[in-house]
Amino acid sequence: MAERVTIKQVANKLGVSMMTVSRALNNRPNVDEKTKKRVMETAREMGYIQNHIAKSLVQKRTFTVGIVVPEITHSFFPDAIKGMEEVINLAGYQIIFTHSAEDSKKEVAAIETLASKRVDGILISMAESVRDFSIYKQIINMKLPIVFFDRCVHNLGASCVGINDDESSFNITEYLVKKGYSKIAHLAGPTTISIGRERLNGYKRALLNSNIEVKDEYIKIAGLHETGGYEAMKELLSSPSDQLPEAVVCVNDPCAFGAMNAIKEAGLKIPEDIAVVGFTDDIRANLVTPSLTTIKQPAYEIGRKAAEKLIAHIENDSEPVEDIYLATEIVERKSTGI
Amino acid sequence: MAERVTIKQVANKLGVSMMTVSRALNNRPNVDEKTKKRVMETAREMGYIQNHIAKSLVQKRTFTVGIVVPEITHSFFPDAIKGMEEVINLAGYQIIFTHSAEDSKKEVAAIETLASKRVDGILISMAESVRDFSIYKQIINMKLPIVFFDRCVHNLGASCVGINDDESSFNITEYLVKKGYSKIAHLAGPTTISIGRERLNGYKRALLNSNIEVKDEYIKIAGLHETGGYEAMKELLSSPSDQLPEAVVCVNDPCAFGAMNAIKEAGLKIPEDIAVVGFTDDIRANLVTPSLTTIKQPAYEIGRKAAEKLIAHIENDSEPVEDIYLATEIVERKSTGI
DNA sequence: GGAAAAGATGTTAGCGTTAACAAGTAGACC
DNA sequence: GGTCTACTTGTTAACGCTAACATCTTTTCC
Repeated sequence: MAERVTIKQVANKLGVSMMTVSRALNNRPNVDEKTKKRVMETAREMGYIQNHIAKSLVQKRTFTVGIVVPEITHSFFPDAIKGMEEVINLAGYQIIFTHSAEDSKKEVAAIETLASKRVDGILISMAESVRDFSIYKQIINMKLPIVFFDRCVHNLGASCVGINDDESSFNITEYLVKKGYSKIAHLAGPTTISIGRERLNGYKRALLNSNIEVKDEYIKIAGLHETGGYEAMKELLSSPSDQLPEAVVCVNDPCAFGAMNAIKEAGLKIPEDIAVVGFTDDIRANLVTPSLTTIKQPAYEIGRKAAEKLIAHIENDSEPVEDIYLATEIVERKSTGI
Repeated sequence: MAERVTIKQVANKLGVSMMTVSRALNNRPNVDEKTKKRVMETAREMGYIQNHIAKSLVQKRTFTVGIVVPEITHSFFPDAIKGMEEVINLAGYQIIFTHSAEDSKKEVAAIETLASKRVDGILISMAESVRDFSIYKQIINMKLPIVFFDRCVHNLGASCVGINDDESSFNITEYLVKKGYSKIAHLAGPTTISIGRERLNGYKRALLNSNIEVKDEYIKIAGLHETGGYEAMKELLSSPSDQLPEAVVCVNDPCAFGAMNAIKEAGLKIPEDIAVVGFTDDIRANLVTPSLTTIKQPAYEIGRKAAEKLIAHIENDSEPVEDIYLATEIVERKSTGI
């Protein structure tokens, strides 16, 4: 990297002190207007660019926040990041982006690097494989604010922004019940992450609420991806034909796409033989055949809200820790036979 | 932010100098193994986390690279970013992520912030609206390496990684010609960015190459989004029926989706009345009806390659500036009537 | 056994900036 | 004219770390 112009050089050229230059460039009060103008001009002419690193060192603020996502290509995350970026940028901060690839080790490494880069706060959606929350506790103990989004950990002293998974899952299951289905299966997510547990719970509550027995044979752990959904559905389809489910609640849309493929491969029709619902409203949900009834998750708004909460925590020590749930809605399409 | 443990504190606790601690923590030679161990342990016990900001200040290296993308939700970019992240992370660097939202002012601001945060290099895919390259020149002049990806600017002294837009566009147009189409229209991108100009050029070359006249009425500027494609296609469809095109080459897949909607709305059939091809191989291309024949752009590989080139530039002053083109392929689907 | 080499540790200074205090300058007012 | 106030500018030190050099200790080898 070539030599960069420093405040000192600008000050020397103008025959003033570094402090005067610093004050002028940062638009502080108590600097003569004429001096300010002269400094600004000279700095521009000389190609001066502020050294944020040095500034961060003395101010102990970097105006940078870290983001940790488990999977960037899953459409929820780009949307959420877009929302975050807008809020964070407007507040005058930058984003250090890290990716855990659903790997808890990589997640820990990412968080440690963010801490060493002295970010002012961190937005995390935890990796599937995380079992140990001690890194979160450690970070929170250092008073480095964390806001979880989408995938939450409670009772750790960090805010979380997401949807009410339990309730949303309850709603879409109930929607199926009201449509007249009673043999309803669930392709569940990993029970290690909150969305897996809570969506399963909502599904169970909805059945019990309508006096439908919850059968273990109807619940298969499928994971969050298409292949998992495909495999789990194939397993369900191997049941004796009088015990086949009439409808399936999938933990998310990719899982539902996999399940739909398995159903079609078995020569069954959606929704005539088996109805399917997803969760996310993936960009593809409207395009698959038949189009998928699902829960619309407001990714962009979750991103915005999480970022707003984080900035609030950063700028105000007494900002209360809280869980924020955004509303979801059922998007009716053809996989449940409109 | 709470007080953080410093090297000085660790040194005092152990009764050694700061240098010894620094050397031990950075795993430098010429430190006694026992001392190293003691330091490591004490540091961990005390909860020491390296201050990368201070380190960056003295070393004049941040081990951070900036990424500037115009649109995070467009599926090409998440894929590209994923590739970049893997390479960058493995090389021991972090990413500062910025988003220009296709706005040249935001792009300039982002680049300036990245420079002031003293990133070691920048990966840019320029915004549509950029007319003025002086910020790029300024950055390159400071010896801060830039690698453009997907959307290139040539002759500026920066490497670029992308596909050969001209050739790919030539290929898919020729593919239509070989299928027997001769009335072939083009919904073009903005001519201000390289992909717009070069894809248009490839389209023209392919027609000329087969002795088909290039008609201005068959070329409409549609932009890069669905709505632009829709509007431009509607305009084309308003031609007298004997002058309607039989096939349309769209600048990208979203544009093609818009065009397909316009065609369907007009009561025409794809591909029987009008064939459509796109460019990108968006995640939706296989799911729309009919599925879209398109050019597969290796987003992930472009991301990896661009990141590799940037790291090479950062770590080796004499790394040659070059344009790198990755191969594309035509994905045949039903919109051209297999 | 002693000189040279190698290894371990320490000291000083500086990276570019700003906080905190100090000092100088001009205008206001009696 | 002198004192007070308000504004402008300057000085010093520090942020946490490491490069470069200096010093001390141990090992090696004739």
